Amino acid sequence: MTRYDPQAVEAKWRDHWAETGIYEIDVRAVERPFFNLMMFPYPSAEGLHIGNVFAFTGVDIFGRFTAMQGHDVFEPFGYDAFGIHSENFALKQNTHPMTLIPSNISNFRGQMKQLGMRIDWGHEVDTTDPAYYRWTQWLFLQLFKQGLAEKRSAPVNWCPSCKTVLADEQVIDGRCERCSTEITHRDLEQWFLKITDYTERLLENLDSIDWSPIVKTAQRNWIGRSEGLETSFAVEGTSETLTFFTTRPDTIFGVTFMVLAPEHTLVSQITALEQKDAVDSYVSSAMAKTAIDRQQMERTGVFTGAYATNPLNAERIPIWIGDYVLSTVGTGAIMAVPAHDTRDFDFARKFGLPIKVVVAPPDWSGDDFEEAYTEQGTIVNSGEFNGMASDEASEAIVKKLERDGTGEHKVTYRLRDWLISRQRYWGPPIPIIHCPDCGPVAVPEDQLPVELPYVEEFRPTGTAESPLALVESFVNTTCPECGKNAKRETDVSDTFLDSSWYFLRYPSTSFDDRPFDAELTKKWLPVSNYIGGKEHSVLHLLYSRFITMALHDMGHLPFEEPYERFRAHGVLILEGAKISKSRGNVVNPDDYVASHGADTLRTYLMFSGRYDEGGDFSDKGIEGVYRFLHRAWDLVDRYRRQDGEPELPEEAERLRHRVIRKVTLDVAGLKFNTAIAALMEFSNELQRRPALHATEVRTLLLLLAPFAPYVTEDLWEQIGGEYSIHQQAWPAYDDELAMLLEVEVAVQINGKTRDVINAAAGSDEDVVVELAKQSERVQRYLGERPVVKTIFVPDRLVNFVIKP
RNA sequence: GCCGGGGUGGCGAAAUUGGCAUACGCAGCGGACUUAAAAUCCGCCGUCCCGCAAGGGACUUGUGGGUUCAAAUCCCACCCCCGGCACCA
Repeated sequence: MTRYDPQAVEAKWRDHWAETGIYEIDVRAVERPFFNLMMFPYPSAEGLHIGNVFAFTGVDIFGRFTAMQGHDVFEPFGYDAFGIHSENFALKQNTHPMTLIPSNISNFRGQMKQLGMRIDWGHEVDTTDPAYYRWTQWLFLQLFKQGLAEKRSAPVNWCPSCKTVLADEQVIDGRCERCSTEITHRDLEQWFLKITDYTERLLENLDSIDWSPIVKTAQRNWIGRSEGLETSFAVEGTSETLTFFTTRPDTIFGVTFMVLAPEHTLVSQITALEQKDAVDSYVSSAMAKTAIDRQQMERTGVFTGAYATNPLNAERIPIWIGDYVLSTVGTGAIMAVPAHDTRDFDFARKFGLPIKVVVAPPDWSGDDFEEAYTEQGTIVNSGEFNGMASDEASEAIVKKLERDGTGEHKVTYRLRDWLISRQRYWGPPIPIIHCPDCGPVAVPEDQLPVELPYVEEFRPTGTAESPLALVESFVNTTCPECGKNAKRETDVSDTFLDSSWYFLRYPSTSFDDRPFDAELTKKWLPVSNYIGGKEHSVLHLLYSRFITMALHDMGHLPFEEPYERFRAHGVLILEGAKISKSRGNVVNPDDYVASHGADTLRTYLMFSGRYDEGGDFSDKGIEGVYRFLHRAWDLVDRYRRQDGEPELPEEAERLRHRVIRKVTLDVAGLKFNTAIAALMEFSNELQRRPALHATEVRTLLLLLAPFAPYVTEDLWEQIGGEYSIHQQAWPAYDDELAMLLEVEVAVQINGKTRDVINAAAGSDEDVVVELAKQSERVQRYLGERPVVKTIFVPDRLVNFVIKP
């Protein structure tokens, strides 16, 4: 009798797999390419955490399953190692990122190998490698040349702690995503990528791509399409007009004032002399507030002394300033309809402005409102539009203004351009040279990469300039166009630019003269299967779609959506809290690999809950899975020592087909927990047998192989299987054989189960009813009472309905 | 506030999408093996009631109502948890 020793088994096969290269594929030669992608991680100093292992294991199981089904599965791995996260950690540790990152990477690589991932290590990607970021810079230049990258002054999110600007997506509830410091605003020159040129396509394609609905919904929300009217009111006594957008054109007769954002460009021009001081001081205090302060629901504002005219009813409309109107939304100005908008209602109440009802609620008595009525209704107090329904009136009002040439139907979006410049050290330098005569000029492509110099003092300066600005040898250069002295751009680009194209690089890592080879790209992309966390719904997943579309339009890619299929996995939490280094609640997977083995950890993580839901991690049940693998070992051990081989009875063969079907369908649908449960049941059943048939043992090992790759490889060898189990065909099943011959049928009286009888599968109603009526228990309940109705569900139940 | 996802034994969770609720596993209890323990194996294990027992009965999927022969599943109202969006005009 031998004993299962995970450490010995795993060490043995880890080496053997590496020697025989069974997970490496010839990206050129193979015939049934399947690109199985996992989200590359940021290689932190602490190593992989349990959440990473959970995520990657699911991808790996799916990859192994797909490979056994005959596909040439390419499963690469890489490191998203640039960015604020790495840099902040390096600062904290007082280590230079250039020394920290390589050791983190080798740690991650070692862990992934331990975990038994079928990674093709011949195609690693490291975003901090000049051989990689050279092409990130190339990508930036292509966008620049298309007019999709531009530097402009804009109010930006500023994190006073990280001392850098942040993209909108990196601001969570007015705080920095990384350090939770309250965000302030600054007006700075920044590089933007014009993702808004692609808004409509990013939104439209969502209808046709095979992605988890939850991610599609998040992207739709983020893009935030809204339809309405854009029009303008003339400012009295000037030649200026105030343009605004509204989704409720039907309420335009209810406008009783207008409100401008404090940053609105016309504020100083229209403010009346006597209000100037009040306006100035309001504006400067509003600008000084943090984002969170400005989100206070307390209504503040000040009258400008100016008036506009509502052209529809010639009413005189006072113009106010208030910080509840955001400069970045719409035009930064609104028509205020206090009767039908809660924000305007509060403002009007506070400053004693009139409230005029123009949309009557269904049972309106004509009284003043106690709160804003924001639903649709019947139009009143609106001249020729009275009596119409809201939607009808909206349409009519837009049409009228369009006829007059003073307004138009418009679609606006919440999505704004992607701010990619960072005033930090740890990123790829933006490859631009600023020439006093020629303006911003692209670094010629043959001079890429613009290498990130080693800088001892890489701490952020806080001056709105990157630490690179202090490195004279880096900054000073000559203009590639006119040869005059010029200065390099010193900002680096956002990490999300690095990750927006890494999947394109994987098949082509051997090329140093192009980012991705056309032929290989055609063969391997778009990505066949991408599995990752939902937390990237609106960041990475939206950016990489945009970059793919842009590259497609420039003729570099034959497709415009990067991922054929995307599935979101759940997030593991720990004792109700998100797992994070800052919380110190990191569970180290290495401990479990050491105590139980990678096979047990993998199988346990997949068994203990739904892959798409994640949940609270606890190791409470890990012993059960450990025992299960031991049982599988002992089962094979017993099989090897048994004398001869029994016949395989039909019932056993049918069971085998049922299990294959169950596991096949479950793994294909990423329902790993129920697949493992089915395998446990199967092995429990086999354990009851006096002797085992080779087919049964082989089936169990093959089905278990994606979950527990090491132990199944070893057992496969023990039973004389051809190396490697991971290169064998996935067992086939036959639907006919997978059917049960005999089924249990519930017999109910008035919907309550009173007995369960056995019947041949597929029996007709009269046969089953006859059997059911023979049951003593059933007869006891039926007695003399007549059956009013009989419900028959084939192979499931009979229900006799009787009068109570 | 809006949009998603969820609430099932002591615990992690299943349930072919309206058809035997609690599969699989953990923990617990009892037993076998052992000098003993570990490991392993076998049995029990939703709650309450009747019964010494075999057994029988009632109830049970966050709460309350409804539809149906039949509801964890569908509908209405409400409570709680998680995620996303949010002064978005």
